[in-house]
Amino acid sequence: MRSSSYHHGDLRRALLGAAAEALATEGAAALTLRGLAARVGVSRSAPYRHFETKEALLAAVAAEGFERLATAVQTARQNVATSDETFVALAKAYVAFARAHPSHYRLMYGREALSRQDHPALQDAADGLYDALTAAITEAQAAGLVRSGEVAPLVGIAWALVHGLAMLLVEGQMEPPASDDTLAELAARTLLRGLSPAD
Amino acid sequence: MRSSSYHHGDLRRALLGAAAEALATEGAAALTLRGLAARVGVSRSAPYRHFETKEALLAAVAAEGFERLATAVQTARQNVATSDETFVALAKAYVAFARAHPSHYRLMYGREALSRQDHPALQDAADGLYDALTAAITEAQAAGLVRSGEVAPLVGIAWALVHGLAMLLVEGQMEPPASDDTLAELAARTLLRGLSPAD
DNA sequence: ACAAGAGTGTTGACACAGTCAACATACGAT
DNA sequence: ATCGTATGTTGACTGTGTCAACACTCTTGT
Repeated sequence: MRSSSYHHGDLRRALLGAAAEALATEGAAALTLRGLAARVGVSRSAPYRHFETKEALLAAVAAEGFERLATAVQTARQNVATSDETFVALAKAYVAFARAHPSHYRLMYGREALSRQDHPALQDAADGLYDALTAAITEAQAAGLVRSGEVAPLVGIAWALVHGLAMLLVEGQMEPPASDDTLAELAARTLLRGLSPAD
Repeated sequence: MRSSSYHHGDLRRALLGAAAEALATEGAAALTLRGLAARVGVSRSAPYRHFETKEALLAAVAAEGFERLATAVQTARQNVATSDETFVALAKAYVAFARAHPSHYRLMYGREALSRQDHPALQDAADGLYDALTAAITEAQAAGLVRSGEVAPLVGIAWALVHGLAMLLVEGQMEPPASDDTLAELAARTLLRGLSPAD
């Protein structure tokens, strides 16, 4: 075995990619560090040059997920004309992401071990998403669609609804409706109505 | 009770109890079958006489959790006079349960491996909870608090909101408010308003 | 150009966990 | 009292995360 294969070009990225793929195809339970290494064509303890521990690898994968979800949400937010549809589009995008990447979404929210304190990068990525949601609510307030007042609790409720929906669908706890985002849309409209200014 | 130390009186129950306790004190990650066995004073493979596998044990623990949560919800539902407060009380009870038993709640909803298909008992217990929620919505419809129509989607939304709230709080993704159930109450009222009949 | 030295990858080894098989012991019905 | 069955025990195997010691390669200061 000659020189060129000793050093893998970008093992870190390769590992993250393999992890994401394994997550998508086989689920988190089947994701093993040794398996990833083999898949990438590297020995079992090579990953330790790039990640402190398995948890750290998973945290990095989760962080990537948060970034992508934040992007999806931002995109949805900007591609809508009327401001009340923003809400609906956002909810749809959120739920759609979760349903498209169930194991990934589960990983992002489901691991107690992935406490954000231990993984600052994860924390940052999650904050990015939160900020996007906050911006959407603030905007809705400005448009007079949502009652004014402290945003944090309102964001909390909106996030909870959409996250809960995503979770229940992802975990298979709830029958998915025929059309994928029917429920997300209904949820968004219900929420909007519940949050509308009193008159 | 039993004088001979060879046979443990009711190992099955003892294991379930130890598991619940370990879950509460050390979290799911630290829960090991061998550890449980030791804790109960029994050899490492004794649990296999009562549970097919570790997953089966966890499923049983989760099922117990669903039963207790369903009971808590039912109790909350019946202890309230006016019908519109039922909703609020229910949400509070739900979220309170999750916050009181974080690891347990996580186990109930967070494990993909615990697919209900594989564990009929789990499925039944979860259905019990779902039925309780459905009953609450139906009742609210009868009282004219919630618009009439198919219940399933409405239940879905209500469940999603309350579950999402519980999850975010449990996972530490969201700052808990000063008063514990402030958010739950706000969520319930918002939802109620969003679901109220058009006029 | 060249010799450190840092960076990256490899093999060997260990502890621990889930699980099965073979064996031991108690309980309950005949 | 006996025999079968339920329950518990020990031994062994596999797979996994992780560390330590060693090997290769790329970069960099002189």
